[in-house]
Amino acid sequence: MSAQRLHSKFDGGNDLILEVDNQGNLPAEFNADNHKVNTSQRKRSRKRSRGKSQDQQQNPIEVDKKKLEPSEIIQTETKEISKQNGHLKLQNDNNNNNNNKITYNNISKNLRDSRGNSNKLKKPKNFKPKTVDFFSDDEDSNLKDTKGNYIDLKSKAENLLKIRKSLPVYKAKDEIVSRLLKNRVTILIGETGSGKSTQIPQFLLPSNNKCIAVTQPRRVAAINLATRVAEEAGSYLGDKVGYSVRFDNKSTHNTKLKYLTDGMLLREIIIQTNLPQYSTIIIDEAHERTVLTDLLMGFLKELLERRSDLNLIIMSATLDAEKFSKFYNNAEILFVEGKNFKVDRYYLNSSADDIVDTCLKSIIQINNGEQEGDILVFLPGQEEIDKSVGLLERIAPDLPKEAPLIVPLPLYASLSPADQAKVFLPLKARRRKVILATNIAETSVTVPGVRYVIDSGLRKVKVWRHQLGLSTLLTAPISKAAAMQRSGRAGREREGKVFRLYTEDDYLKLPNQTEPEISRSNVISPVLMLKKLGIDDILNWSWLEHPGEDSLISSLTQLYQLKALNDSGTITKLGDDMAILPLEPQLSAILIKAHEFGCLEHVIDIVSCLSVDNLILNPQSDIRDEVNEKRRNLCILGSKHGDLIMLKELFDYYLQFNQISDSKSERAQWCKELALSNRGFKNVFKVRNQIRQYMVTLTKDKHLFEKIEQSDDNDDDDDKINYSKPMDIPSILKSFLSGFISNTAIGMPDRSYRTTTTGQLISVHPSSLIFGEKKDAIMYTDYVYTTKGYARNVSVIELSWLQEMGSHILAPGKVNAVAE
DNA sequence: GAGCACTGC
Repeated sequence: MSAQRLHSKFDGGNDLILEVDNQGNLPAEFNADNHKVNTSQRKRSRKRSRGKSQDQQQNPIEVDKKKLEPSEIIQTETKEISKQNGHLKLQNDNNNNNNNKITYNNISKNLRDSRGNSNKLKKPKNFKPKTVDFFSDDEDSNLKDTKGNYIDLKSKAENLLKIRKSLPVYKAKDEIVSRLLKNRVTILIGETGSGKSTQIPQFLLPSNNKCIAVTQPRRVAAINLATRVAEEAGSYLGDKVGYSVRFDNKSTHNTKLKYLTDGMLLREIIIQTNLPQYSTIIIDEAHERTVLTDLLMGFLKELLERRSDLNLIIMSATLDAEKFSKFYNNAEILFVEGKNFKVDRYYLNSSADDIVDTCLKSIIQINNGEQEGDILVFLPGQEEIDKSVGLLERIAPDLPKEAPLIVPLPLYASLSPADQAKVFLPLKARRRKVILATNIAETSVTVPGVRYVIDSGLRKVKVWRHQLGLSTLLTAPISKAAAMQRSGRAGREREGKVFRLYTEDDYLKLPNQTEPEISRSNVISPVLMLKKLGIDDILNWSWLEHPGEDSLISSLTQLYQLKALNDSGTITKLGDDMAILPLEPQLSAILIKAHEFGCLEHVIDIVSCLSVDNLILNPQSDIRDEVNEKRRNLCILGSKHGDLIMLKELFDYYLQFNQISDSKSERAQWCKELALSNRGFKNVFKVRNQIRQYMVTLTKDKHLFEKIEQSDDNDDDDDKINYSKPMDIPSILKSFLSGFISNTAIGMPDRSYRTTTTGQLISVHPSSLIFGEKKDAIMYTDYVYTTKGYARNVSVIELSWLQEMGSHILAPGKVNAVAE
């Protein structure tokens, strides 16, 4: 039998449900039974069958629906689906043979507390909930806005007050406020649903004479919170309550409560170090420990010493309060209960050796045995999700009709917005959504209707190796806190269940908290910012989490090589300018050099493309060659000079569509054919406009560009191609060398490449336009290690440019020595 | 001869 068994590695495990062919597909005949197979599937199926014996060509499985009796499938255990006489059969397995099934231990009886069984924080003494009438406190002119619709806003706010009063945090309003006012720094632990992010800032409004800032790690969160709180407070959005995120500012000097991203507050620190406009700063979601939140906490610790009138509140959802408290000289910790429903937890009896297989079984088991309610599945990445979705789509029509029909939906960031939105659409009766998501569903996207969570216990994590100057993407176990967060997604609307695809022992071995991002990231940007703010002793700065000496020294070295720091480690004029630009230091350095070389307008376009994620998409493998060929044919210059120039050509083509009216659908079609993101290009325009404005400021040259487009959100961009000069490709690429001088490699006689810095072997990634061509030297923007070291986004350079641009780094003669 | 989680200015 040539067909292999369904197993994510397709290596023939023992615990199998369905058989698949060598490609990992279920046989076409499986779907043909439901008239759902399409011609291409049939063709592929025939193609694969060639060369096999008559016996082998027989359908390895046929679904015999008569065998799928309800009595067999409603049990909670997944049935072993075995092959007998070429038929698929679900076996009812009520005995204790655990070899081929998943068994969960319900430990919820012992661990019903949704806060977890360890590290449980005690509530402070004297913590007695109280109810306070909101308007008795706040009934003053604060509620009036400039536009005069006082009554409408007020009645809306009054209606919302009923809901607000049901929030746990509201019941303790007086107690909380008095403590927050008494302390300079307070750590406030509030579970999801406590209402801390919306209510606490409002409680503090009457007692603050200046503005209150509330930071969020994500833009959508800042916007949504501000919108909600503006309604509750009876304010127009952007008046008393507003927000500020990149490309979107709805706040004025009158704003008393401002929600902003933590990146935005860091920008404000660069402009005005002491943040004089704020009297209270609230850092929300501190437990996420993003690089920017961590940096903020360090800055604010120092700022508190200079600003005696400043109050700071650190809000966190999990119980890592001790760390924050110690950092701020044993600041008081307050605890506010959440409003989550109970979530029963189930674990595997033995570890899963194949996560996709175990996951599919669990989905089928829940679908067969549990009441209505959608299923949210956490998987590490796109690969596992796409595989699972594909298999579920094929299996779903043939599952027992007594259970709801499974509707699998993928959810990850690189999906188009339209595809992402599908998870929110309601389904017909007798259907069950199965959302297969990455970490995006842990915090960024909340899907309603979820009652069951399946947690693979895995995530993808990007790790920066400063010794090698490259980053790798690894699949790694999550932390207990993350497991808790994931399971909480099942209890947002009513009681739910979480099925953890690992054992309880495995769970207990997990780290309590997720490792802070800063300890595994390239800290070149943070270090430049510290230097910009005049902090000389980087190693002994008030790091909430010290990134490590090696990592800091590596960053200082990179900045020195970019000429942002001089020999004594002091920031240069160039470094000063680089810190102001909203870009990675390398890209900032490139822009400044491009201005010097007179090719700024073109380089800005390329840099804008580089700073937008998911602009150039990875085509599906079956059309990959076709798409590459199209790109190559379209981008004549890119084929010769490499991928940076390709970006510029693509951008210019995209720009042309904007000059033709009614070309939107054409443009979308063009993007589709070349596997480019239409939405991504719109973001490129926003970034491009912003960078142009920054460059005008930095160069103090108002006429730097003939026309700077005002950023607006409508789709009718009327950008024109009106560059002052034609492209000078050597100048453009030399500008890029000023930022990526360390990312260069020399072509060897045997067609391989070796890096100029360490002499390591490096391969051009096959997605590059210059893949397979022999060149003297290359420059790349990314270096990723997967199956081997790959240079991605590769450009062709000349050896002489290396000497010209890199003489301060590359030792004289070194380049030639490597080349020989 | 190929896989990339999530954010931010």
